[in-house]
Amino acid sequence: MARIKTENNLSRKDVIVSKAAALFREKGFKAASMRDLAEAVGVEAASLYNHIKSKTELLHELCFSVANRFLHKIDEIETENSTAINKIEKLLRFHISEMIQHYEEVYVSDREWKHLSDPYLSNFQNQRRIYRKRFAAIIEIGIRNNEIKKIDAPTAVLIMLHAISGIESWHRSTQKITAEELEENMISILVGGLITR
Amino acid sequence: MARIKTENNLSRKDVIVSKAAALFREKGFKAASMRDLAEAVGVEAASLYNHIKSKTELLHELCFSVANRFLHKIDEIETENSTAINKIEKLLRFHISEMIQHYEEVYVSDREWKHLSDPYLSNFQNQRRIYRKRFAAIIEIGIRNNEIKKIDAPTAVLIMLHAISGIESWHRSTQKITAEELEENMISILVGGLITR
DNA sequence: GTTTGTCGCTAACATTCGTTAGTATATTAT
DNA sequence: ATAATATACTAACGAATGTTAGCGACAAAC
Repeated sequence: MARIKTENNLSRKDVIVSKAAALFREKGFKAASMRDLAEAVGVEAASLYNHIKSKTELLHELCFSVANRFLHKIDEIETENSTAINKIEKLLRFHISEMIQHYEEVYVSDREWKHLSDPYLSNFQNQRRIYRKRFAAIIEIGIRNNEIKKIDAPTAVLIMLHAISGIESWHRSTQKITAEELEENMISILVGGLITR
Repeated sequence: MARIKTENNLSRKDVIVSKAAALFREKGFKAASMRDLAEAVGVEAASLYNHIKSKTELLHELCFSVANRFLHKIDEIETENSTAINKIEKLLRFHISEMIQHYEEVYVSDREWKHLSDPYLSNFQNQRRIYRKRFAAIIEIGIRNNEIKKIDAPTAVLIMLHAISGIESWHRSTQKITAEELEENMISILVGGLITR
């Protein structure tokens, strides 16, 4: 009888959620089966249900724990007293480091939320929409202050967020630059553009 | 008996492939069933197999037709006699307009290629890797010519390509700016950055 | 008008899926 | 040591999946 090994003070459920993140990232939520997950955990499929309610619950937990981290961060940044560019840079750096450190969860939250079911689905979509509006609002302040050039703020948000999700490719690549170099390069390009001046 | 309606000179298979693109985009490849597809086409599931070999074949066709369009374009651009920035801008504009006009296919090719099976899978991954290297090579020329600032070229490629895939959100949004405005905004931000000068 | 091939139908198949029931074993508390 | 709880197991379920076989209806070619 192969018990689930727990380290530190992680619960067995935590272990399952974490393995699920890796599996959902690799295969996609729909393609990853509970039997796959069980094998990764080292247990029979049915045994998982002593710790979780359903496959979808795993997705809930992943999506909302990620979403909450970003919401808290933007809360914090909004109240700061600094320039818009400064705030944006901070937000971007947070996104980048989250994507580097919690790759699997962030990636799954970003790409697999479609498979949530109501009421979680609408909830998640709402949070996402609101987050982007708040991000855009910061950009619009920057435009009014003449820190940022006159662009469509929602488009800028969309570019930034998706650009960062490209860190996926960095993770999978064999010849990686360091995480620090990656972060500096991304900020440099996203904030300053490609062109030499 | 409900025959598949064809317009212009599209084959019935073309109709199926096109509906499949829309469905795979909406639900994801794995979550979209052949019965779903049949309903969208207006026919019973089994009837689809008079026109196609398998569900996976649909994904092949979508992924490789998109990939080929991009490969042809970069062939064309590489031979041109112009600045690196100019070439990059042209490539980006092509990506943007492809994403706007052939949204469903491009999106599916971008997100669902994981579900290809060998030998198609390795083939696709190879093409993708080579394409990105060629894109990066153009950027590196720009850096050597001092048109482009000293950045990590593969990182720049990753940012550009993923940023463009964000057009997905534009498509789904209710209050859209025009396609032209979107294109100009994206080029302005990606090439020139956010900051006012 | 008859023939031929295209196309859609119903029925069914083998698998795989998420999940539950019931039972046995390991750990923890008394 | 005993009782109680947590956790894993085997077996099986109903539903959904991609796909095939076989038959009938239509369209096109003669």
